[in-house]
Amino acid sequence: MKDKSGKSFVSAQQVAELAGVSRSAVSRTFTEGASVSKATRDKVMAAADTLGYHVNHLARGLIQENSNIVCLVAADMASPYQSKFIEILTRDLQAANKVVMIVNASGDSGVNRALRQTLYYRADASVVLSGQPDEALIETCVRSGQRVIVANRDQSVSGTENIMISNRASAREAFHMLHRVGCQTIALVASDVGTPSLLARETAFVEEANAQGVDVTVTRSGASTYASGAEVARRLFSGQNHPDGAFCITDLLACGFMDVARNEFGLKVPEELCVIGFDDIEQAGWSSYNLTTFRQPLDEITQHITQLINEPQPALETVPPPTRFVAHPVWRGSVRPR
Amino acid sequence: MKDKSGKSFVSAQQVAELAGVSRSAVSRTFTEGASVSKATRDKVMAAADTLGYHVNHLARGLIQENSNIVCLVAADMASPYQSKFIEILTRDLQAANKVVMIVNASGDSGVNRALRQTLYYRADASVVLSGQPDEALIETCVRSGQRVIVANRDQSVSGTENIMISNRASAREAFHMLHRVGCQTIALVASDVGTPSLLARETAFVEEANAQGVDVTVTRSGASTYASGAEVARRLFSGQNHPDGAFCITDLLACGFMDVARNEFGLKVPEELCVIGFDDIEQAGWSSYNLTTFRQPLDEITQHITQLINEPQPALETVPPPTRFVAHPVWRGSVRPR
DNA sequence: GGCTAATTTGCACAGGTGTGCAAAATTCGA
DNA sequence: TCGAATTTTGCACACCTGTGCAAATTAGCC
Repeated sequence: MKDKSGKSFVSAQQVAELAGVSRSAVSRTFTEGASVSKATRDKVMAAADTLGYHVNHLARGLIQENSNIVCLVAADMASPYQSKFIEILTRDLQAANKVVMIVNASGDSGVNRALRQTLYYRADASVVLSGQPDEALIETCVRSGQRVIVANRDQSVSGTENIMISNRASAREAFHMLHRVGCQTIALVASDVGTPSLLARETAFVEEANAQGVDVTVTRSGASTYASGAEVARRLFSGQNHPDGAFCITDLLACGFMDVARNEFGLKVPEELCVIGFDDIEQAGWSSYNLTTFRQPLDEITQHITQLINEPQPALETVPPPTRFVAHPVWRGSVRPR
Repeated sequence: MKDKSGKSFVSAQQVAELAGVSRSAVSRTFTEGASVSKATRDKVMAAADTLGYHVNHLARGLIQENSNIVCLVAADMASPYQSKFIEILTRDLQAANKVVMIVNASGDSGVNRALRQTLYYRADASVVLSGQPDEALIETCVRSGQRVIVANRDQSVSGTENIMISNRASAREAFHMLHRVGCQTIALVASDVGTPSLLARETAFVEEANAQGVDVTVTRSGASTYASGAEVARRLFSGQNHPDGAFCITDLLACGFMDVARNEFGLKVPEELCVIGFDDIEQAGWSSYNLTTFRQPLDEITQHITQLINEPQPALETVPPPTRFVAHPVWRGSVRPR
């Protein structure tokens, strides 16, 4: 434990000297598939243990073509949906021997600088979980030779690989679920962040309703948060024609919406009001909400991303078709049975 | 845009050639405080823009003593409390020009290997948010010259810097809050993950109760989750003496506990049952819960951590006293007024 | 043992950067 | 215009690793 010498880390050279071999031997010992005799490997390992040596991945990443770093760009990291996504994805990537750098894209000014870090550290790939970053920013990454994988954006940028969810189809299904059980006045609770995937849910729901000759009032009040859903409910139930069915484009909105409808306006769910959400966050399963919603197959998605990263990047020029996943409905108690 | 040449990044050498200067000039242009004339700086910047050049932080980290990488070790990343913590901390660190590597410490087998990555990439510091990793593992990091900052562990490992919360004092206060409003049968809802900080809340509450001559039944059923709190409630209210006051060592437990008490046993909160939680997660403020709880001053804590990382590391031998933060009560509606 | 084939080892270079040092260029003052 | 003082520049080295290549060692076989 020669910790005294400043605070510097121990290098392969020092291990080589202690073990009485060349530095190459040390390097080969820690390189998979390299040719080392058992005798020297043992000597090296012993010396490395004594000194507490670890391969410096910064230097290794300098040589090899892949750094094993994956950059994760996410906004709203504290929301139940995003945090679950991050949790599973980091676990999968770790299992695949990748290291995850995280970029919090929430701060308005910081996104730009933060996303550039991606490039600075020569990450193998960047996974964008947020709908927020500008197209221009993503293009910067692509142009600099970065591999970019975009989840849930419903809008391809040239040179990226895309993963999408059946926002439109599921939203149409949501309408029919409400329509079928006899809801007369149907509301759509949306948000005014212009994320393409949220917009897709919104427009598809309205289009399908109109196609069936049903009118839908669209209300929004800020971001996709609990408070925003609550505010929308207050506005709707204070007004003239109260809805008896609502599709909230996000579970968080649905929770706020339901709480106000029940606790402030005394409505019974699902008898007087049916509510459908989207995402299937943990709280949707809590017995206070018991929310019928659409589950995003997060496990499949994260595994697909991990697999994508493990494969070599496809040719840059071609725009590969997005991989699509289906969000299936999860029936709980916030929609009355037929 | 000479993207064609394979997918390799552009180096300072290429910029130098295009700008007609030496590579040193390029390096100095991107190094703060280095001596470059305006004329060459402009030439370099122009060339860099044309080629899309970025300093390679891997190589820079190889030279300089600090890599600007901070490693974040967290378990249970999807829980409201942890995800909030991570969200704020990453934002603060980003603002301080650090890059965050995240290690998901939840997978049983992966922790060890994942935590070692910390060393491999020569992170400036590791921040441990989870109570889970072995003391031995943390010691490995310290011994390898890693700087380790531990939050919420209530148990110092030599060579680490510690941040603690007033678990004991707040738990004692929780008892008095229940006792003062006349709760007769008081329950403690705990978990059986042996995190030191959770244990501190538990024991301090029981000790204070006993000191006041009050008996407390301690119940636990797995981890600190919603489901676990629900299960405890089912067990308690199916049994003989029903509690009329409960301290849940975590808000998540409290949510599950309240939901079952109200929705399955028809109890009224706070008239028939007072509940106190801990952490002040977002859901505690939702109107279905309206939970009286203790707020951890996350902003102060993360700012303190960031500041710590910006300062030079204190001498290794001394064990600096932990920094303590106070979790103050947040009065909401789950405890009846006096 | 002797010869060939196979394995292991060390050397030297590459990867992209920061920086001390001395040479070159510029500025300043008279 | 000339010399001194200051700034800028380029060279070369350092950081720590992986790897091709040739030399050296070992194994295999008769």
